Parts: sequence; structure tokens; C-alpha cells
Amino acid sequence: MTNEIKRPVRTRFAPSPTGPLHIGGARSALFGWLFARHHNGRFILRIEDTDQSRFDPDSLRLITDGLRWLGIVWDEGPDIGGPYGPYVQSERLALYQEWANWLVEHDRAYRCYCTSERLEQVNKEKQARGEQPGYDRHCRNLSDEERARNEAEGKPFVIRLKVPLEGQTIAQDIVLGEVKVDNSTLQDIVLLKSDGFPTYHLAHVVDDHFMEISHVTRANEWLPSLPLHILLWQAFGWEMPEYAHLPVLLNPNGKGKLSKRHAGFTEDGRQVLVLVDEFKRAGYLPQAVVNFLTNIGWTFGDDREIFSVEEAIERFDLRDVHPSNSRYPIEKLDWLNGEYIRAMSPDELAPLLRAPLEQAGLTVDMERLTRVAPLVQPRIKTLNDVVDMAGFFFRDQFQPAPAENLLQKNVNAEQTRAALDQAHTALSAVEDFTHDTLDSTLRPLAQTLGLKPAALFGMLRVAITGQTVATPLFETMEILGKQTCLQRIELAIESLAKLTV
RNA sequence: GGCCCUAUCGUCUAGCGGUCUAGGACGUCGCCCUUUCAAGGCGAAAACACGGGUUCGAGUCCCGUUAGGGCCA
Repeated sequence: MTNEIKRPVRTRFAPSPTGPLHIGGARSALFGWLFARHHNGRFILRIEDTDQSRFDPDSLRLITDGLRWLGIVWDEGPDIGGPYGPYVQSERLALYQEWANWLVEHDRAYRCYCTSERLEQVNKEKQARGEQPGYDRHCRNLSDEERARNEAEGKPFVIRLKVPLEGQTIAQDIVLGEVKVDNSTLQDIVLLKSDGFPTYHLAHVVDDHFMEISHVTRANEWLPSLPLHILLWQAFGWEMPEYAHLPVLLNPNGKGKLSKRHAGFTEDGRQVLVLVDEFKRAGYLPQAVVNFLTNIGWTFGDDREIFSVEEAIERFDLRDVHPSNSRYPIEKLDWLNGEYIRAMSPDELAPLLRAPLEQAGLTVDMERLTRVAPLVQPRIKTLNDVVDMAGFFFRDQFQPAPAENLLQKNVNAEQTRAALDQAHTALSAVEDFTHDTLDSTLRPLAQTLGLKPAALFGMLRVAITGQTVATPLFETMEILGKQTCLQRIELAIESLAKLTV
């Protein structure tokens, strides 16, 4: 493991444009980005679109939107260009073909004319003999005449790597340390397909060479092909980047790698979010999501879990990344997001609450929202929670709760009606409709009525907000105003009349 | 099936041979505060997968087993 950085740090995130940005992909991108930023290096976005069958035209925008939302900004990429472009693999086909041919010319690779039927047949026979399946290297040993004949017939071919038949390939991984494998277990992998498109293996090595990537950060599902890639670097004779195979996220409940869909539900029945866009729509803050992701597989130190990206960049090192995969600890995000919400000033928070409220069909008065913000601040975990907690402040039409909800513990309908009646009278006389005055009016009233303060406040809360759980009563009443409060109490009294009949 | 990787509280993790009667965080539970709900404060339960080595000494090193993950087919 190297302790020094030998060349300018350049890392890359190389997603396939097959769909929206996944939280696992985002974390891989994040780690590469943090590393690059720590070393004042460059971070590159490259699109690996050589699998045409899974191509999704919306994907590029979805990926870039997701990264941008998280604040993971790239220095070179398909949208902004850069000195090592193009940054889309399908625009680099000539390069892959050129270098695949170079390998053939230098006897490090060969043309294979075998049909898929023959490959299948070989596998069948091998399995029948109890051998491991795999290509039998038939075309590796073709005579010049056979080769010439195949060429003359114009047979389609792929280009395969000539893997050494003996010995070991040893790799150094920044996260995992030494990884060893016997060459005899390796396949003569295809580098260039018959349609002229490269496989991942070829494209990876060629691109990372010409883009001067210094550190390859990728998910550890690529680890098995690492020896092949090392062999490829050696075949080209190019300087190898350092590799860091990052742990992946596992499903929180079920087994296996975190899937795009069907990640299941948390214990409290909420769906587990996996797409970056879903986090945005669910009312999570990007800073919280980044902080959350950074804490999986890496530790800030000092027993601290909450820190800014800038602080993370200062300390981040791939060598400190934990090698094992983790279950996706999604429960922690709610807590962290709540922490971020509480750490803001109410004035910062208020504008962020606007969108969720409007999306819920409410009309937002910013002046009122600014007064409501500090009330909801300690009570919400996501921005969207504001709708349930304080949506009643912004509804055009008041939605009263069922009369039953007015009834407090050990207080019957008749008593409730009497209490609300008295409260109405008392409040009507209040000139200064503010928290302190309301408190000094209603608290003594509770005693007069022989009710616990909690009981009186509880029925008033339901009457005035229409909810059993809401923002604190006196502050709420102050914002709603005297007229509104009195009207709603009257409404509640009326609804109780039906109950007592 | 073959190959590769991994293994500390329920979960995310600290720990890089003695300071570990194993630390932090989320979650859970209890108490306090309290007009609901939160937030906040205090506290509790909770882990070194197992078996062999190496060593004066192992959570920490080595081997195996088991389990989990991945890749190939």
C-alpha cells in the first residue's frame, strides 16, 4: 500500500446510463469525489454506455441532477467537456478498436471466431466431464492457415485477452490490501465484441489510461475482474492506477445488494428509499444525505457523526474505508436530517418549507410561514413533515376534527362543551392575543373548571387546529389570531351539541 | 459448482498485541422536563461468530469452520 500520492489525483465516477441515480452509486461517487477534493485533484464524470440494450435516454440527466443536488460536482464530464474527452464511451469506439488491435499485433490478444453455439457446446461438454465451464481457448492456438481461412470467409470475431496460463496475479487494493489469484482460474476474456463495441474491461483500462485516472474507485463487485485488469495494464505496458474497491450497501431487511426497487419497508412500515431523487422528494436535505452516506464505511473520528462536507474532505482518506459491506442504515437518516433542520436558523428553514406545503395543495403566506417555522423546527424530521404538523395554518378551508377527538381523558361531552364555552367567553375578553396573556388567561380557567391544564389545552388544540398533535397551543393561537380561534371554538361547541343529544 | 472478498452491540461503527471490566451513534427501554407531539437532559439493556494455533499476553496476527456478500457459469 502506497503512502504517497505519486501523480496528480484524478478520480472518476463512471455510471452506466441505465436509469436514475441510485443511492449506492451516489455513495461510490461521493467517496471518489471526497478523495479527489482532499488531494486538490480532479473528479471526472464518464458515461459508460457500451451496453446499448440497457440504455435509457433520460438517465444522463437523472444522474447529473442527482449528483448536483448532493453537491458532488465534477470537473470534466459529458456536459462540460474537458481536455480528455469525449466523456461518453460510445463516442470513443475507434480508440478501443485501435488498442484492441494493438494487443493483437503484439501477441497479447487474439481474434476468436468461435460461434456462440460452439461456446455453448464446449460448456456442455466441460460440465459433463465435471469441469468448470469456460472458453477452451480454441482460437488462441489456431494455425496460420486456419486463421487465414477464417479471415477469408469473413467470419465475425471477438478479440480476447491472452491470459498467462500459469503463475499468480497479485494486486494491491487501497481498501482491501493484497488480493491474490491463480492465473489458471482466469478466462481469456473478451475485450472487443464482434459489433466493434468494447467490453467493460477494455473500456475501463483504455479510458482510465487516457484520462490519466490516478485512483480507480469502484464498487467491490468488480473485485473478481481486478486480476484481469492488471493483466491488461501489463499487456499495454501502461502505468497502473491505484485501485480502491469500495464496500457496497446491502438491503436493510432482506438479503443481498441494495436493489433499485423493492428495497422493502422499515419496521414502522415506511418504504425504504433508494433513488437519490426520492430523497429529495421526501424532504431530506442534501447535506444530511451526504453526511449520512459518509458515515457508512468511513468514520470522521473523534466520535463525531455530524460534520460538514468541508470537514469530511479535510480528513477523508480511502485507506480508512472499512472493507466490509454494510446493511443500509436508513433509520439514521431521519435523525440526521432532524439534526440538520434544527441546526438551521428559522429564517433559513422557512423558505425550504414552502415547496412541500405548496405541493400538498396549500396556499403559503411567507410571513405566516416565517412565524410557523420555529414552531415546527424541533418537531419535524423531513421537510415534508411540515404538512402534517402545520398544514392547518395554510388551509383555505378549516377542516374540523371529529367531535369525539375533543373529548379528553375523564372529561365527558357535557363538561367539554361547558369548558369550551367558558374558554370562549374568557378569550373574547382578551385584548392582547399573545402567548403570555393566553397562558395567564387559560391556566387559571382550567383550575376554575376543575380540569387539568392538559385537558383544557387539549380540547382547545383539537378545536382550533383540528388535530390532536400540532404545534404548541398558545403560539399557534397567536399566529391564527383571535377571530379565527373564537370561530373554531364555536364550531367545536356546535359539533359537541350533536354528540350530547 | 468454481473463484474472490468480508466478519465487534438489533443497525452504522471505534479499536490497527497489553491503556478493552470493548468506546461512540441510531434505534429500543426507563426517568426528568412538559399544554399534545417533538426537541432537550439523565440513565439502562445490548457485541468481539465458532474452533484451533502464534505469543508472557489476542477483538487485534495465522489456519480452519460457519455465516454473509460478490463475480463467473
